[in-house]
Amino acid sequence: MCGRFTLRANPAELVEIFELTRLPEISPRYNIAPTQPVLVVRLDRGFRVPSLLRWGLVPHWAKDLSIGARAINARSETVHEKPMFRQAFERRRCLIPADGYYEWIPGEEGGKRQPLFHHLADDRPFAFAGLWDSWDSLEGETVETCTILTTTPNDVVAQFHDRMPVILPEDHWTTWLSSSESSGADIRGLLVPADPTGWKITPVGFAVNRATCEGPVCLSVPSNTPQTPPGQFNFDA
DNA sequence: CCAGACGTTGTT
DNA sequence: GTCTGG
DNA sequence: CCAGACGTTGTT
DNA sequence: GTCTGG
Repeated sequence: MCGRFTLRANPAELVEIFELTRLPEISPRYNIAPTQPVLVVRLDRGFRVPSLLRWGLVPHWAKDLSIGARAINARSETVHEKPMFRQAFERRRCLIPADGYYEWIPGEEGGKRQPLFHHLADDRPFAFAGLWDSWDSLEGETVETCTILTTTPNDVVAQFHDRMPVILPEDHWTTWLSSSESSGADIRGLLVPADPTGWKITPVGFAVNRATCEGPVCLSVPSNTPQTPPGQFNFDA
């Protein structure tokens, strides 16, 4: 799963890391939520072009946008055969830059679920494996949308969750974006759990729960509320 | 044939 | 409980 | 993902 | 659009 994430990096840094054709028009984000605009990287005539797409894939045949709210993730195990994702998987793959993501675990004593922040120790941006589609309303408005692929967790994430987003290593970005007639198996082979090396997992406060909450406060841990000792969740794999 | 679904995660 | 909105 | 609504008629 | 269920 992956229902919230961060992208705090500045546009120039993203141009360098993802080899973009131009600066993406974004501000630092600490709480990117479903239905909001998401930065995606797509291949256009051989160039990596940044765009902002609505999060939650809406297939071209949908009657309205509402189906997208339940299509923020796509299972990598079945994405090649599901009617909703198959064509996008074959022809409309993208990278979704991020530099952290949130997952929730059951709270103690039946309390509220506890958000955990997953990120690289140096906070370097990484890339989710994504798909996109284009939808036209009856009024003729075109809306481009995207989804993030999920897979089984690696050994570290498995302590907390049954699923994790597909995070592509940099040397697979070009293959994922390519529209060449590479066999589906080649592409599917990229959809594996990320190596946990270099990742950290930290509990954060409940501010992030509110989709409209934005800014560094989303990563803060209220000192007045006792939290589970952070050490229990810190991994330097 | 037509009608209806088409998706994911976790369920405190 | 289930759906919609962000 | 979580938060918040979830309904109708008629109008302060 | 495409697939499944009846």
